[in-house]
Amino acid sequence: MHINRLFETVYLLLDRKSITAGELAEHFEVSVRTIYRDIDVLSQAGIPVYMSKGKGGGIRLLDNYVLNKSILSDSEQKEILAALQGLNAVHYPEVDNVIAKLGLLFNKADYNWVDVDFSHWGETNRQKFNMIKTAIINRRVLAFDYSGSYGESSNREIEPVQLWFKDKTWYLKGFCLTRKALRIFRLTRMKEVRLTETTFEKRTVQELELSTAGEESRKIAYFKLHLDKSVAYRVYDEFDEKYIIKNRDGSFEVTAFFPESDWVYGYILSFGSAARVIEPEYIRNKIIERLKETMGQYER
DNA sequence: ATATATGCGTCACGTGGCAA
DNA sequence: TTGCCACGTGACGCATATAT
Repeated sequence: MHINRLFETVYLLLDRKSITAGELAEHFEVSVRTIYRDIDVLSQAGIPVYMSKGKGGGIRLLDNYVLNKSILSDSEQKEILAALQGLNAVHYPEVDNVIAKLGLLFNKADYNWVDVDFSHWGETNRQKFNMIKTAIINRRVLAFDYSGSYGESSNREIEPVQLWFKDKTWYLKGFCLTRKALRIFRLTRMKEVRLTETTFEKRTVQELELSTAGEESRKIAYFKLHLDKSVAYRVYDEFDEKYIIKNRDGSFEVTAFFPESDWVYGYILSFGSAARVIEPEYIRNKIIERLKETMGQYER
């Protein structure tokens, strides 16, 4: 699987807003079947891609994604970035290339979101960012001083796992060697970052999950969804088995807990018509609002 | 060296939307 | 109603990469 093809697909979708699987197949010189498999991967990655049938149909992103290109600093752009970061999964430095392309695309709307983030930082922070990136890719232990929320400073050594962009801030997920647990660090609070010579083996997901079990201080919200059986393949991958109820007709009722953020709406919408929010009311309303906005694009 | 997994292509059949 | 277009997806086989 060429990861680059996935990113370029997103890029094309942003640029073209609708494109048939056949066209994509031709563009990448792969078969149509392969394109469908790619789209599957993208939608599983949380990118709200959907397809319409019939003449004039094709593959497209949820309209908000395209529209908000022209709106400054909108969460949709962050969602794309976050989704790409998630897909990036550390192994693919080539992603830089595509992020650059996306930056260019948004730049047409006079807003270069990738660069805006960096320009606020200045040279030292840019170096910090690059150093962390290198550490993740090359599996090198990072050492730095970290100031906690109460101003106390501590010396940390961590195995960096993933850079995270959320709520306008960069975070670093890493396995803290002193605390023996997965921790999340704000980049702005990391000082004196340096690469050590020590390398490490990537830890398994289970190991990382276990280390954080039972400690979660962030504000946690929940939602309950009714999911059609057509998305059964995602249900057990993406939700905790404890909170999945299978109905007699093959559909599901799932409850999920997540740290409060806008990300969740895009996520729910990625299920398309296969999902219905049962509760809470405010998420339900927000989804309805978003869908109405989308529909508005087809009326004049 | 052999077994297994992955990525991909081809085929076949199915679905829904739409217009003649 | 019918047929076309385009998506949906499982089955199968091949080539290459990775593990044993």
